[in-house]
Amino acid sequence: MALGDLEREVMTVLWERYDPLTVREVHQELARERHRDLAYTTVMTVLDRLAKKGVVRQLKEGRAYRYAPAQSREEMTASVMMDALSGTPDQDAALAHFVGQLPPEALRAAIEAAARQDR
Amino acid sequence: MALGDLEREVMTVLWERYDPLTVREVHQELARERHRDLAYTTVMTVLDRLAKKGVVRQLKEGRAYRYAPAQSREEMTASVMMDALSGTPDQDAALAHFVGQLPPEALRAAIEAAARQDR
DNA sequence: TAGTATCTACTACGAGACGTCGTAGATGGG
DNA sequence: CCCATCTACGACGTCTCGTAGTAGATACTA
Repeated sequence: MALGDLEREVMTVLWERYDPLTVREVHQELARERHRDLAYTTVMTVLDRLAKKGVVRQLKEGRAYRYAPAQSREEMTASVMMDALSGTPDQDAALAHFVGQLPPEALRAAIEAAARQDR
Repeated sequence: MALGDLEREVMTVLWERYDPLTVREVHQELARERHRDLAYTTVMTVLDRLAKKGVVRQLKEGRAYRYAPAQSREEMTASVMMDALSGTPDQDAALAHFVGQLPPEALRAAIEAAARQDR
């Protein structure tokens, strides 16, 4: 369920603006802030495909929809990492490799943050 | 640079057999051990594409090639996880999410293994 | 040496994903 | 009743991937 370039860009808009957006709003944001001059329907198609993939949710608002990410960007990133890890037989070794590449500081901070979360 | 299903299966063969293999050997392994009855040239095409992606290396041996993974399975998995992490703006939060989902035991073991590695 | 087997290189084709957009039909506001 | 706005659906080109065939080089063998 990988995302394409445009799909990722649309997700970025949704994540950054945080509030659920209409197609029109996404369309304008892409044009104004990102110099992506797309047809209105192009944005709609992308949003629609993202919804079919379960990556965004459609919130009905009168005649129209608002679109909201199904997960936060951090959650989605963590999921992708998890999937990669799960797909390998020797997960311990893979995790060790990963951890070894990480700046130790970052790792410590993450562990602490995760612990705080649990409480 | 994501791998398709067949590509992944071929990589699995290369990783499991460890030694660099010829097209013929991969072809036979797929047939015998995995019930994948493919044409010889299909296997060759896949190996060739993997080489073009830089995922395997071609070692010339007389008239033919032997194919070897460019990275261990664990390294590749770690790379994919790293790429996912790098692609997000708030990496600390993403890492915290990831770490939080992990069995604490697995994490401790990985940290230890990574530390051992460094020496 | 001529024929057969074996390799690689190149081409091809269908399916599915994705970027891109148009048309049609419903619906709400003036 | 008409215009603006939405969604639904279809379409088309490109790229990737699974799958495989043919051609040309090379090596082995009778």
